[in-house]
Amino acid sequence: MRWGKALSQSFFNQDTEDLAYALLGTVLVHDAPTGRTAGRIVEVEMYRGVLDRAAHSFRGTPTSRTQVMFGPPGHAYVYFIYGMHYCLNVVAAADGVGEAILLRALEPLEGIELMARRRQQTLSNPPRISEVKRLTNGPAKLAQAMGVTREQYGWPLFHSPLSLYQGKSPVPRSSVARGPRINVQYAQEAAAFEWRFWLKDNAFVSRG
DNA sequence: TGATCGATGCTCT
DNA sequence: GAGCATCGATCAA
Repeated sequence: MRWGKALSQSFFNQDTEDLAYALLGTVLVHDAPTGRTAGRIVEVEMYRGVLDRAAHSFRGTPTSRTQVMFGPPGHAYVYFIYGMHYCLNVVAAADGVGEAILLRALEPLEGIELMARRRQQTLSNPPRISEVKRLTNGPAKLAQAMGVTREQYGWPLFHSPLSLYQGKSPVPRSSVARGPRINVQYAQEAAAFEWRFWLKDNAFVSRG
């Protein structure tokens, strides 16, 4: 199955908030040895640099963990959290600027059985919507379902096997909702920034 | 349906 | 040594 044109490197070279909107509705595809999985992005959060206390790049200088976040846009920033989970970000902003967009939820499109296997879930036949949404309605869930781990750290998302496609039709801003990011209460003033974006009334978001 | 809590180990101070 | 861009189980209602 095809999900529109592959996004080119130049697609990622735009303002981080514009990129956050633009990523909604695009399709993440991973061609792994075990098979293809694909999902439409329905929820994201953006993390900016020195003005954003919630960002891993807040200190302004790269570390071994965050170096790819300070690199050129369009690459995968994968980090390990809470001792057991991976999360996948799309690096944003120009080379040298540490910004990124966290993928928080997908609508599974292809490889749903493989996603369920990776998530150690069983599906009814046919699968129920509640079973499908719980495969990818959270940042660590979607990383696990898509087979994303530390191995994909730094991967350019404009090349297979892990890449982004345009999707069927662009998402108008009128169908996007925004609000504060999840689980960044520690971030003082940045906790209130409305930097989470999701598709209104979409069943696959982590929180409506 | 929502609140609470434990698991688990890396990252940075 | 402290804290974390989470998840799933459990319990209350």
